[in-house]
Amino acid sequence: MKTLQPRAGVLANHLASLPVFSVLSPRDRELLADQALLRLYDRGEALFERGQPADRLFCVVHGAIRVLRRGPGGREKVIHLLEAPALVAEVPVLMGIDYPASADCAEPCTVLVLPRPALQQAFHRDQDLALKLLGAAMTRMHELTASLAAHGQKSGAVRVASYLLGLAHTQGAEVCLPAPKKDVACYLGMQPESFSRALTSLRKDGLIAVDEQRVHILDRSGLERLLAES
Amino acid sequence: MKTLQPRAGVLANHLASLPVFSVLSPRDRELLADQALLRLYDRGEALFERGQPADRLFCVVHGAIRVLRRGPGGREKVIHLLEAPALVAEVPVLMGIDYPASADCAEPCTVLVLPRPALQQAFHRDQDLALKLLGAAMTRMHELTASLAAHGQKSGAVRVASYLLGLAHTQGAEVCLPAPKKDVACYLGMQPESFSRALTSLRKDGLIAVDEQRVHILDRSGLERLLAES
DNA sequence: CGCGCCGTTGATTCGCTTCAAGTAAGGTGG
DNA sequence: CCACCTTACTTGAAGCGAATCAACGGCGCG
Repeated sequence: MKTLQPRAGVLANHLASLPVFSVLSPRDRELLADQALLRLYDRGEALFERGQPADRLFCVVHGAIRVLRRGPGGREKVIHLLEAPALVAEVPVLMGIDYPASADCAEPCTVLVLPRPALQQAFHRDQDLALKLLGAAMTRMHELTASLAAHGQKSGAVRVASYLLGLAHTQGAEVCLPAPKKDVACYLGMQPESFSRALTSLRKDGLIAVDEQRVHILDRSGLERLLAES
Repeated sequence: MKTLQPRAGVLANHLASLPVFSVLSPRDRELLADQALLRLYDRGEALFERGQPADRLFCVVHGAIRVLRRGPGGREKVIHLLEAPALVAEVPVLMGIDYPASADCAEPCTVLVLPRPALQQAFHRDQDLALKLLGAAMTRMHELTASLAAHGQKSGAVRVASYLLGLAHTQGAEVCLPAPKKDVACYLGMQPESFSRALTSLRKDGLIAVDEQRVHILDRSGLERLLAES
């Protein structure tokens, strides 16, 4: 992990690239950016651990983050898989509680770190910011319920299809997985081997084509038909 | 479903029984109660359906509620299992969005229904109420992440043990399931048969005793050992 | 009484995990 | 630059756990 000290304005520009902070005036953004740190993380490095006081908000400018819980026996369950640009841990920071889960980097990451006091000052300057963050938190909550509901569907291939369609909704027919396949697998609640087999199965049915981390959706309605058959 | 018209004061008393509304002054509670409805629901009746505008907050005074999503093919996934006293749908009502899931009664229920405008007036009279509701929403979110993480643990019996310990944390060693077993099973992400077998297995190991809807925790540390072995 | 729902138990099937092996790509040190 | 290691991914084979199908007893209800 390496902390950079870019010249003024660079941080503010990074902030502007996140939808949440676009509500701020350029001047407010600069005030906030003045108290931010810009960090480079290696793959696998931790942003924070579950149980620590949530005194920093992380804004991922580049890379991908795994938010996870560790169970006994080293078992990991990935709760969220986030691709830049994204916010991490806005809920606990907002509420002033401990981080409810751990987070680390699925890839090398560029991250803007905002201390909580700096955020609170920004709230004071612009009331809308808190509401905007709250909205982001609610979106996160929707994803959680959707994810939980998805785990009820049985077939692994179906969950994968559903996930790919979700990505396609944002990215179009040419989807790029936000993290290494093993992490995606864990996020979808299956072993890497099962994920691989699920992709192979979809590929053999002519529904998708796989090229490394890129997945081409060849037959969107075919995937949707899979879901409908539950 | 039947709407009652109790005499003044009864509704306010019901409100007072919910922790969230205990922050209100007695007078504010009465003002809020004046705009509330008291309803009796039969088992299986729906409070609301996913997609409807969230214009009412439900306060469960008696009974138990299933919050669920329906997938294709009539598959149901229970997201939350709530026992009175509890709030239902505070998040979407707060945010002014649609209900993100459906809800119905796992048992006959007594429910206080608060129209959104009435709540907003109450927010205006007492700022703390909104914060208190927000806190409740965050608690809900924690439960969601915990639930999602729990679905990662493999053995069904382990999930059941974990769930029972969670209940015991609130209720003590003599736990009462908040809903019929089939609903608990669905909440834990398994079939009723599997849930039954998991209980039998724990019972045969002398860890619990089961009596209808009541479960006695006989060997708490034994259950915890199960979790630790993951 | 007869019907339907809930819960339990048994037998069977299916899908996933697990174990194992092999390939390929990236990084490190000689 | 190459030998070597590690990690990611894929595929195959075997074992196990959970879903499914089926049957039965108990209970509430019309």
